[in-house]
Amino acid sequence: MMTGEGAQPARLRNAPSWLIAQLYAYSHRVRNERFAAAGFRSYHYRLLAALAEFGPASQATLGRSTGIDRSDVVAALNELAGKHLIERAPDPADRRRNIISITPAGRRGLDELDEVLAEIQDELLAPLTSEERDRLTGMLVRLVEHHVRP
Amino acid sequence: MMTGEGAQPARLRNAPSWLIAQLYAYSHRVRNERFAAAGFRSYHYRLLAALAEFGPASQATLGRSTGIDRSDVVAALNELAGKHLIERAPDPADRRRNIISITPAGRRGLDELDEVLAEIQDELLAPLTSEERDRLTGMLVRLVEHHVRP
DNA sequence: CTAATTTCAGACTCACTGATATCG
DNA sequence: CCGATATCAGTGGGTCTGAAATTA
Repeated sequence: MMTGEGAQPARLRNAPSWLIAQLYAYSHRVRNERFAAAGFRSYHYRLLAALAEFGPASQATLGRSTGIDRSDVVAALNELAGKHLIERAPDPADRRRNIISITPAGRRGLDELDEVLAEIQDELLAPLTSEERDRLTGMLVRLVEHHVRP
Repeated sequence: MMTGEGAQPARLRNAPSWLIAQLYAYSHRVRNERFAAAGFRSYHYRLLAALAEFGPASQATLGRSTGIDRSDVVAALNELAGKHLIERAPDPADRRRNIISITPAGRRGLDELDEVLAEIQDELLAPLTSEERDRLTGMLVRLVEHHVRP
């Protein structure tokens, strides 16, 4: 990620893709800072959220559902297991698999990160009125639906 | 950059910071693809644009004004010089410095990349009406001014 | 002597690939 | 034999740090 602190070319300063890049850099940095202050990385959030939403799963399934590479799933789950936020248990029906479950402590950690994220949304949209926030979110949803999952 | 093809947690799917991250990933990927098809990387655009906008400059100045690391300025300028899009000349007044200038061929390359970027903006905002585009851009500008250069 | 510039070499993080062992 | 899983080791792009050489 490049921060782009320098003056940008005038030709770009009002281009939506550049504005979006600036806002992404800002929110990405803030999120990583707040997560790190709570002792987490974004991989941890994505894994805990997938476990809370879809229930216990194998590591391969977690990798697919979160888009995290299989090698990185191993490392992130090792870290979460070290803090007892998830549990690994061998699948009795298929001994290749580990069944990963979120623990009560893991749910508390996830709740904490959800609050962090909610704060970040509020801060991000602070300059806008409530009505504007809805309009902005609506337009962003339409763009994402058009381009990312068409 | 993570592609995030997997299903994201439901708690995030309407969060503006997540929508912005999705749109950033899309526009970043498209821009890199189109730039690569034209034989460029984004560093090249930023350097050429800074030279066109602010005139000849030293490499250190270019690094500061574009936010590109000093080591990477060297490599990117080497590539541009190899295509005769910029010229290095020693500064007679300060022999530590190289004075970098954009060549006519460099301006043509920059114009080509500006057209690529204009197409990307149009495609990005295609689902919105002209009025909506203005409203969206206006809100994004306000958010950037609030958070990025307050 | 101190400071700035250019350049190179290497570190570090993140995402990914390959290989191995296990198991269905 | 084939396919899926978990794990480890290593690669490559992008960014940054350190240091050398030059010159003000």
